[in-house]
Amino acid sequence: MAMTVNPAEKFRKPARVLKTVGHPDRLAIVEMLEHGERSVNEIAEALGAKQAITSQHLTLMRDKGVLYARREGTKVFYGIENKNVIRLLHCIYQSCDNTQQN
Amino acid sequence: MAMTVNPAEKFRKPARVLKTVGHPDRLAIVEMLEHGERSVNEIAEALGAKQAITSQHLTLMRDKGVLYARREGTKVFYGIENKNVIRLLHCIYQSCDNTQQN
DNA sequence: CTACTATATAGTAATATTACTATATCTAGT
DNA sequence: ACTAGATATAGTAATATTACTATATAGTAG
Repeated sequence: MAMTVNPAEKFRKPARVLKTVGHPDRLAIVEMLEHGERSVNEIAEALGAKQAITSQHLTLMRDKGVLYARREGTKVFYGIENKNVIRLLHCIYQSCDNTQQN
Repeated sequence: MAMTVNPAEKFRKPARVLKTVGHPDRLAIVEMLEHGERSVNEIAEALGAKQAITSQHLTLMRDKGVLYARREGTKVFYGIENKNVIRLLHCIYQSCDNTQQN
């Protein structure tokens, strides 16, 4: 197997995941889904955001492998596909609690 | 003290940190500095990147509170200010190792 | 002051992200 | 087929990010 990997290659995927959740709404969504699935409308309402934007965020995170989607009748429920982002979430909270910069 | 906090407010700072390190070069820099300071030139060389871009990344991360800078003569050494991003780094590595999506 | 090394910044073009409106698609029920 | 509810997508304008070149600034040595 070809092990000739560009050094930068190593950081591409991790960076993409970080960037994906590096948005206030998307971070809020991840936290919201930490303990279970929610429908698009539920998420949008909890977020206080418009349906279209919410759907865009969800689609993006699904494309990046952070979330999964499951259709149930007319509703679509989203959940966390990459469970490790939850650990990430807690890391970043500590990371921020311990600092005073904004 | 005013505890009337916009729900979205909670996610602004964490999201900003994630976004800040959500770039391959910047992630590489964080890893590089995990075990000690480096000068701008050292970092640029190790990265295989141009000096100007490297400096821009470093300045950005310093502004966001991720790194600190320390001048020593003509050189400037950068180090990790927010030690928690190291934990973040390891979280995200596991996060990626355990998934197959790109 | 001059020259040199190291770093930072200005200016800029290409591209990406964001937030929005309007509209399309999908599903279930009548 | 028609309607309504739920979700997705197209199109778009404003803004942000990225990567680049050229130049400026800071520090040191002579």
